[in-house]
Amino acid sequence: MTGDGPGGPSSATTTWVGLSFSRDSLAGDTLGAARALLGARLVRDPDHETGARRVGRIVEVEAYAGLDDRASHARMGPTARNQVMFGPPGIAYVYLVYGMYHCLNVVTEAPSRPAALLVRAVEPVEGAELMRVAREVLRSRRPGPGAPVPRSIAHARLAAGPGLVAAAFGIDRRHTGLDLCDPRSPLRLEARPSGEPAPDSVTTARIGVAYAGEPWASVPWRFVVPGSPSLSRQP
DNA sequence: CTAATGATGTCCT
DNA sequence: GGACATCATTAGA
Repeated sequence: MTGDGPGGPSSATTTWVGLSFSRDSLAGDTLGAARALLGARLVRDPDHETGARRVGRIVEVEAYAGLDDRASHARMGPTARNQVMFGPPGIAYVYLVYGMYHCLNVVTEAPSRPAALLVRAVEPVEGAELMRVAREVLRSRRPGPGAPVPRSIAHARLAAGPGLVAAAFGIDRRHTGLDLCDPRSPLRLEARPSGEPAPDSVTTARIGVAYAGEPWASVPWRFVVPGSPSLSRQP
């Protein structure tokens, strides 16, 4: 609670401008929203009073848009799992994949069309030590026959993949439904700092969706910041 | 370096 | 029961 200056925070109007991420940039076309999301920040507040804030710069996303997208979880219509994809933009959709990893999505477009952006990689900006701790915990759950020296994870690789983003930021399905555009959410998006130029973007086919068949397996709906050391794979 | 494979829980058929 | 928007490790060139 305490820790504020001697003046005390009782005076109202605390103008803490948290550079909230505009919901409007997510409300329209998902491919446009993908470019807008590159360079934005993913922010996780400390769980307790102690502990660091975790911040990452988004450098890789994938679009899943429409009922006809055979790679999208929404392809079967609304279900208990994908429900929020059929809701308003800016909401978090987190699912469990392969039984052990979570994936964070940002819902896009109007509720009339199910769509979302999968956050596939971020560059650590703040709180890298906490990310590292979270990663090591996950790693220690794996059976290691003779893991002699668990080499430490390179800084840029702490959240270089969708499952790793969730692990590094402590994200799981309980975060589904959270408003990522609300500056008061403990997990949220923030706009790219003013003065930082918008990053370039390059598109490729999405990863891990061969099962969807053509054209869905090949549409260039993966967006990456070229040259980032934190990409899940090079373009 | 690339390729193959197991771990693991939930969702949907 | 099959498949899965993944990752770390092992085996092989």
